Amino acid sequence: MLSTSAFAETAALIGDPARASMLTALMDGRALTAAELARTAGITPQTASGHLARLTTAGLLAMERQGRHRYHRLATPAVAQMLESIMSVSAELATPSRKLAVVGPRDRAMRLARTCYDHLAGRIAVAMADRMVARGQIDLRPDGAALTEAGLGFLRGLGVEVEQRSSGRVFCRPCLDWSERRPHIAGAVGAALCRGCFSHGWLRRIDGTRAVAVTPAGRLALEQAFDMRLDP
Amino acid sequence: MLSTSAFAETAALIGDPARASMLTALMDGRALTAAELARTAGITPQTASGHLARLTTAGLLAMERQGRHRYHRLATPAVAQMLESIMSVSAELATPSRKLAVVGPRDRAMRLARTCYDHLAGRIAVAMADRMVARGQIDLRPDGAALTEAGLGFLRGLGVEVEQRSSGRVFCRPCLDWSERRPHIAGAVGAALCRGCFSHGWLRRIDGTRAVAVTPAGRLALEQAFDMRLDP
DNA sequence: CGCGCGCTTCGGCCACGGCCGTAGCATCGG
DNA sequence: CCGATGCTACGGCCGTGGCCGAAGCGCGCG
Repeated sequence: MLSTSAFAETAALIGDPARASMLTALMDGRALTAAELARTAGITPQTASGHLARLTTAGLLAMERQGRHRYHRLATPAVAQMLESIMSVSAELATPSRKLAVVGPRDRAMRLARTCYDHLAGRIAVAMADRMVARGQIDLRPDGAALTEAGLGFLRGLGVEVEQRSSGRVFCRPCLDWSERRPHIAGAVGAALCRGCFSHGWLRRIDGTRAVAVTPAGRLALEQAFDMRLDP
Repeated sequence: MLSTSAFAETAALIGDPARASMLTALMDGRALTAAELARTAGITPQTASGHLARLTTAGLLAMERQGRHRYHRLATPAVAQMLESIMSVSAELATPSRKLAVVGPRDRAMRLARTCYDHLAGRIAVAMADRMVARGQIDLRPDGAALTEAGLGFLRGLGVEVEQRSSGRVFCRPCLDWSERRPHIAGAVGAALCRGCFSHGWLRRIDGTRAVAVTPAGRLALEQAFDMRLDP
């Protein structure tokens, strides 16, 4: 068989708890230092260093040196998508009882809004997608998605400029939300919408997690633009 | 963090070489017995039994008892898609030198034509997809796919009945071919096309692998239907 | 220029988990 | 009803790999 071993090695690399939490921390698309990653994984820097070296030589991570810091990030969007698919399956499999047991305040924020590599996820992202579907601004099916002309205009009106389709990357695709179990918007369109929300000050990141908070101004703007209510 | 541990556990489950080769063997969608899986993984039945039990309780596999045999299969298409995404990334990462080194006769057959869970993959599947795209029978982009009316008619002409969109499963989606690095047709449409090729006797499975062989009749029929040449 | 900080390398400890041999439990055939 | 077959449960062996402490670079800053 061709490359069964490479397949197992990749999965084993992800399967270690410490490495898994570092990869999870990088899912928001930012680049973090070894020390930051060590802290989130609950291990010492020297142990983290070894893990990061293995992940980098395996090609899952990329590293850029900047002064005496070394920033680690996911190597490609394909890696992020792979991690997302594993998360999706494992979330599906987790026993419901246990899932309810660990819902804390931080989890509440995560469920409401978070980043998923470079786009938005959580209740708010699914709600946005729903409204755009209802208005015929996007065609979002589990097996594919497409932005309509109306959708392009709507985003322009929000001050969100979507890069041209010609660029190499995937333009618009659905991404299964693991907390809502319904699709939200990913791809270049999802990334542009996410960037727009941050640059307008509608959303801001919460400390060192993937969760994001809705600012007061953001709440007004988003409720008006998407014609919806955000209560919690 | 919500369920980081479940995430790592799932990946670790896939990361063991023996379990990885068993999961790979099940990627063609068939259900196999513990003994067959043990043989392909190169371990004893009692060891395989333990692995299968863990995979089943984790929800990655499903088991059906039939007399004194127990058939194991992938639990859901989502699991297959997750495995496929890991394969795709790990194939990308494998060093090119090594990849060329292990190309044998069996690999040649695998590269030409194989099953990918429930649809076709390999050079032949990519060629089929290319022809259908060129004729406007399918719209196949990396981020989504759709069958046109012309495509539906073409498949009907081949005696391939595609189940209605209303059914719960994904209708038509692209799947990145790991040997060709280009998309082929997956989803309900891909599965129907694959079933049709088998039921017409155009393709048949090769021993215990995912590879499939083109029968003489199949070669004639496929070359005519898709207006292409199959030389090897 | 030399201290300090971030990161890596090395060596040794320890435990988790895969593997098999043996033995026990179901199901089918004679 | 007894033997054969497919599978599973238990116990012990052993190797792989994660972890940390201590020590060694490399870069920036004072």
